[in-house]
Amino acid sequence: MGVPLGADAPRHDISSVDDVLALVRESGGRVTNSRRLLLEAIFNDPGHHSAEDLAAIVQARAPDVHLSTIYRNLEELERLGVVVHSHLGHGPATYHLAAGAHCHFVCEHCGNAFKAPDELFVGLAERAKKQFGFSIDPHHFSIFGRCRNCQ
Amino acid sequence: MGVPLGADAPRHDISSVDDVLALVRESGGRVTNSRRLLLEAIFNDPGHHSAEDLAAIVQARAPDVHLSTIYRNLEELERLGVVVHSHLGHGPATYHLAAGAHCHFVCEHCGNAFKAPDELFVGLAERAKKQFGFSIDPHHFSIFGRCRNCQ
DNA sequence: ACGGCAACTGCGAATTCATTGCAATAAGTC
DNA sequence: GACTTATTGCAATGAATTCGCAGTTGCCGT
Repeated sequence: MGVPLGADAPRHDISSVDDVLALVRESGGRVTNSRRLLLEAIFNDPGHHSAEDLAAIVQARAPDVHLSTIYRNLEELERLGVVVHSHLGHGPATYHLAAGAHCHFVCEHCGNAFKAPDELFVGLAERAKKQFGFSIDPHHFSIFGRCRNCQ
Repeated sequence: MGVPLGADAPRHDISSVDDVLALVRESGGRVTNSRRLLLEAIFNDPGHHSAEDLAAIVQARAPDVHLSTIYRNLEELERLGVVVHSHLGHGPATYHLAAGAHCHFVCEHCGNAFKAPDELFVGLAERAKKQFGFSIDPHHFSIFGRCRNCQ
């Protein structure tokens, strides 16, 4: 349903590495090896990855790619609306495809993150909007609490 | 109303610096100058304060109090259930009295934080509990989004 | 193919927020 | 006043991320 994503919606389909590289080029960027490898890592496993995780995956194939390059590429991909990051508690931020964005419950005791369906937030979103003019971004934040096992 | 606080409920009234110092002593702690000054800072302005802000306030009266002492005292006060901290976005954590705990909306554009009444979250809390066995802690996290002025 | 401009990269150093080890100090108890 | 030990100051450490800069490389025009 019309849940707006955090970034502005991309003007093209983004469902493969090459789609994204085309978008990169269109926006004045260049297709580099580290950029392609990073995208392959993200598309191969569309889960949560910290920048450091992604660096490790990329470095398996191109050991010289520096962590700061990963950060800079992630930053640009985020500008393009291809990936988003979210903060799952105290650890590093995690990155994933904007298309697969979802909300999270994070247990403050064991640190586990659980996917939370967007429907849970529509009531909150409507009331926040109506009462405060505030549009929540349900994907960027995570909800702290205690999971079933850690009560 | 019976909104449970993040930490376990204190066994005594906590409505003044001296109440807290009594509690500190009761739990085996000692009443020190830096601890009293920190508490006075928190009670004097029960809003959001970063550890660094609090350090500055305390240091106005006792310049030798070190930032790490502030952190350690805040940690203990949190153990005692007197203060809580919350993460309002990318900056430092903010501390405030547990008694005045509330939820926050944080604008991802201008960075402003807005108080969000607890009632907004009861529906979400109930469904999270029922469907996932997850008890949200509505005070520790903040909700990102866009405020009225930054849409 | 080739040259050139600017985007990109590697690298290390800097930043920010927070924690920790340790020796010196001081609170509370007797 | 002496003693025990919680607390403190300080500097070092740590984690996550950003930045400056010089060297590299993608891509465009020819």
